[in-house]
Amino acid sequence: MRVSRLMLVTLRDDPAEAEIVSHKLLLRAGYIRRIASGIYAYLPLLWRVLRKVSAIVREELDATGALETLLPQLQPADLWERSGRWAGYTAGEGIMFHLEDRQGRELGLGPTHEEVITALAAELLRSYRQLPVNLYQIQTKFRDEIRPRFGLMRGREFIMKDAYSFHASEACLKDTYAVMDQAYRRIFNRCGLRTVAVEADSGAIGGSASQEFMVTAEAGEDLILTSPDGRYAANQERAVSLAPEPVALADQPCHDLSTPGQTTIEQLCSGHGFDPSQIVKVLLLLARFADGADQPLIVSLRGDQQLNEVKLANAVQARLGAERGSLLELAPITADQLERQGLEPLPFGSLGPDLSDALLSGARDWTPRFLRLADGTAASLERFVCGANRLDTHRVGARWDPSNPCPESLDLRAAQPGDRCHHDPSQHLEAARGIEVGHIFQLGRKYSEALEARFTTESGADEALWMGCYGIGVSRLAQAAVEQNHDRNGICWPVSIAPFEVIVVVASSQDSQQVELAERLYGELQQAGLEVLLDDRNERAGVKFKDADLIGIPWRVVVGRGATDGQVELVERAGGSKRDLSADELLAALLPQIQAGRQGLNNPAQS
RNA sequence: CGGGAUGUGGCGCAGCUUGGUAGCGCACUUCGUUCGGGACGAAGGGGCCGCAGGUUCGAAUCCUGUCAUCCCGACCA
Repeated sequence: MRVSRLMLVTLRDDPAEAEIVSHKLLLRAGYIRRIASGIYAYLPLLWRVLRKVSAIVREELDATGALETLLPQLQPADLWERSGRWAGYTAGEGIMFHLEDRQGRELGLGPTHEEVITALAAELLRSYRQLPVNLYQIQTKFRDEIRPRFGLMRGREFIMKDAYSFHASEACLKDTYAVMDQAYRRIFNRCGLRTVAVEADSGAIGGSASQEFMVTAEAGEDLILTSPDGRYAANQERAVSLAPEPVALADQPCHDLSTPGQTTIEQLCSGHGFDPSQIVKVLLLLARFADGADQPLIVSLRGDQQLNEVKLANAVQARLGAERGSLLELAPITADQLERQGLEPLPFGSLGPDLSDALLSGARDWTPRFLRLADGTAASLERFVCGANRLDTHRVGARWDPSNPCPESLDLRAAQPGDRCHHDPSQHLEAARGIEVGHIFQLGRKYSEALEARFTTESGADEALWMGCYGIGVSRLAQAAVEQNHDRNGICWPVSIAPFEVIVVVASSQDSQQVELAERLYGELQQAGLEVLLDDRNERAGVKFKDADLIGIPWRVVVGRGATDGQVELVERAGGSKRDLSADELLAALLPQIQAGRQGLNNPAQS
């Protein structure tokens, strides 16, 4: 391809719309243009990158025996109602774009494809003899994100590879899950990404085990916690750890303490010399469910600990989801809401875990009983300080006893960097930021049961299929690669996903010898099967060098002064090493490098 | 959805306080000189100043509304 024909438009200044380096570079180098918030045009250069990433994904998945398919993006609402996800995905903070057709039937624009694929499996998979199967597709997904961000990192329309496997047994599912784990590691490695695999929350997709693949980068949206020995790594949403030991509270009879205006843990501690770990704080939240009745919650946490809302949402869903439908939202209860329910104001700032259910009687739309949960750190305190449920009053020396029973205890706290690890308390968790580029799940039978995807076993029984699902954010991966592979001059694509492998730059388009030699080399390299750009523009050499660096072509051949003697310069983009060599030796020098790069063989190993 | 900021040629910005009919750099076109790290000179083309109302003799500028974009948050009482 000739640069003069490439519609290459590069920018000298950083566009105002971009915040992080990969987003700026993709815009400046002419890879993407924003059409609307979270909606981008993939320009020809980026499309080549995306096709390369897709090709690697295809090769690795095909090698595992997975089958490529293509499923509809327009999906009928009733399919989602059968799985119980329509309300959760469309109401509240739901992320599914949805619309009505001319008959008034509701449709959603696919944010993911469990429903469609499971319905298909229900029709097509009748016998254990057909199992296991693993189907995948690479296509555009639509998600009405709360806040689209950072270019392709979090778009409302993006390219995803999603795969779904079906099994006759859980053991078989685990086998495929392990195979996909390995395939994913190869895919990311071949794409030149340094990734770390972490334990993850399975979120709205559901299911049991799940693992995320994180590209480590400062701009990452996720916090990941790892142990120094590398044996533990988890997304903070999911991470578990040992909390610090609490400071013991002196043995004393339970008594009230006047705490005027002291509504925060900090004020309480500085006012009376308590340690935050001696306090039980009480959070009042409201869980909105699909069935319309809102459920008030009382969550007790040790004062020095933070709530992990994902863990709480999972716990609430597990306890009430069966009868109440999907959990739509979890938010703190406000004084306004109490008033609208016709309830008396509560003494916020002095709440205790034994806050009476009687306070909810007469609520208009709320379940008139609290769901009470406690984090293990609060539940295990012998004596503690807590609110007395009267304004400006706390209780000191409170205990869990029949008059103040300890709620159901579970892990609800957010693990923090510096916490001790479960597997080895001498290890302390370290924090890093990550961009989630892949996620694999063992779904179990959640969807197959909801959508009645059943098969006949060897013994003739009728059972629901076991399922797994596996995603890769293809367009996000491309940007993550830039985030990890760039320098001050621009992008440094790994050869395996670069839009072109080599660029031939004519230093002076006025010099007919240079032009002639460059044209010859352009032809030869193409003949040898390389993906070559020829910068034939009538620009000064400096402009061409700057652009070549910016768009990040891994190898550059400069045809310049030495052309008279048949000499050219070969430059590696990453690292910038240069060597002069004869034009006749060029192909022999370049070909092995690029062939190795294509396979990702030069890429460093990953954890 | 809450908070903050910004909308002026393709891109980056100034002008707005103190109203008088739009400017700079880059990019683009032509010509000349240059030609190995974003050249120089000359001459050009391109703007409903986000949109809609209002105030005024007169609005990019003041007022009201609205739309869009970006950032932070969605959280401990």
